Amino acid sequence: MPGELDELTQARVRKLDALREMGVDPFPKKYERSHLSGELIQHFEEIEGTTVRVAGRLVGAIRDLGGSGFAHILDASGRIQVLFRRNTLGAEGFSVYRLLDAGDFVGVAGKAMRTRTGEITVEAAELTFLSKAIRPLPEKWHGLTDVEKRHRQRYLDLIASEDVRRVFALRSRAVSAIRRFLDGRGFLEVETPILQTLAAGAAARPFETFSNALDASLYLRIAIELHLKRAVVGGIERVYEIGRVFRNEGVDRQHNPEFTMMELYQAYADYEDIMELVESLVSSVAVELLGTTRVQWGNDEIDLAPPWPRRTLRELMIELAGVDYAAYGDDGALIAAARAAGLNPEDTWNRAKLIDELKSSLVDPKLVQPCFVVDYPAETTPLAKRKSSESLLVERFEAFIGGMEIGDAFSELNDPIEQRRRMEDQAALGAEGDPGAQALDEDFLEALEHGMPPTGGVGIGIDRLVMVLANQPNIREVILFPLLRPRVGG
RNA sequence: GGGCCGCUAGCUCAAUGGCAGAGCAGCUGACUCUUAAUCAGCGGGUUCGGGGUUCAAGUCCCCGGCGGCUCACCA
Repeated sequence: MPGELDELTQARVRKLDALREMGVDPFPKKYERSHLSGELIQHFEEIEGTTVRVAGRLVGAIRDLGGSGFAHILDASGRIQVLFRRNTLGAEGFSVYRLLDAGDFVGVAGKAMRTRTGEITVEAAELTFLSKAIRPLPEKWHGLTDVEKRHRQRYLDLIASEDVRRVFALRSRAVSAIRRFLDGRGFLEVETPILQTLAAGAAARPFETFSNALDASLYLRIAIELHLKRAVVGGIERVYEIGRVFRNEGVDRQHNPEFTMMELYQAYADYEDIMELVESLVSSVAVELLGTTRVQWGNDEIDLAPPWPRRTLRELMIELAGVDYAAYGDDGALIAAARAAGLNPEDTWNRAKLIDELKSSLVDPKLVQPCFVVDYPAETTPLAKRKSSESLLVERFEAFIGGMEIGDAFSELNDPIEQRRRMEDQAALGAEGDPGAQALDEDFLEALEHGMPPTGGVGIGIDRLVMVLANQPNIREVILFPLLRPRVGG
């Protein structure tokens, strides 16, 4: 609230002034601490009775008892109780204590002890004021429950909720573990352009922007794929990137317009090798972070231990959707079958769209345990290699966990002639108005024409993987600052 | 985009169409082992915005905003 300060803020600003009048700098530059609260608690037996220095934000209530008071401070490792006593602190220090509010940062030096109830506590012999919060913190025992506020002001959510702090720590450690896993297998991490003159490599609507210097329209990338394959053409045989991709599409529990993708490409490998890599990656990350491959997902327990079952798309469609798409030669018959299966297909939907719709509404949600869905019709996947020269199927798999697509992978198409033909087919569909058609990337085709080794590749949705590891069914709970509608009026 | 629900004090929530309230937080005072501290007292409101009905609207009606859930769309 710029301008007018509400009553609570005014009260805190008055305390700020009072500190300055006492000659206390309310915003000093640094504080040397000896322990994090977690270290102190973990090694308390050795530390007990010695003087320690801790620092953090005052959270929860300050239990003021007149000549003494208890409070908790929160630091990066957790909470610890501090005790302020007039006798120990002295009159001057105690008058600083009297100006504390929940939310302020303090440094406390004093003896590590246990209270009568056994709680590990630092009894302050010295109190250093470190920073003033002039706005109040979220209410202390309901915590922060307004979902919008939790997302818009995630810092409050982090202060108020240990669970939320744990989720984002888990996410960070998951990304590190993935990097270690891939580095250990000889992969090189690279960075490729996010601003592109053409958004290719997937079927999605891009965000558009503009370069003043180049006087050209640019797009934010919708996939990393085609640049990483250029790197493979250049001889980087094992390459990956972990980065943001942007899709100008719907927002729901499983979709945020910007999300984090890990894509990797491995020369001389096919999609079978990539399956082994993915199940090994995911299960070993789970073991490293959680100590187990078994994770809770809502009411289900998921076991990430390899091997994951390989099921063909066609058999799953027959089993779970009741539709054998291979039995319907023309699109009209398939539309009728989709309608019979309970969908509302439009007449304009082509075969790829129909299969995708059937799969995503009738098959995907049922794939709770890890599963590789393999062998897709070629028309759904323009960048994948055919199973054999005359096959209608391509070597592609999608990895599913918790009913969500976690990864998408192929034996990469490296025949430049066929790749051009398949991209031209897509371009034709695009010209007919199919918004799901992929763009023809002439520059990429030129790279392929210089020769790419046989290569397997995969893209893994990091956000969704973290959702599974953290048992969070909403993608916004694993993104620190998810995209929200802009606030009106500031 | 559709449906349902919600928006009241800093926070969490009340209020048959009839004086807008409680707990916590805040302020004043008491209290040197509390942890939802306790006890006594005090202040705090554009009831999301706009319009309408009514003697009277937080409450009913209309329009709008934002959010949640859900369906649809979308890799």
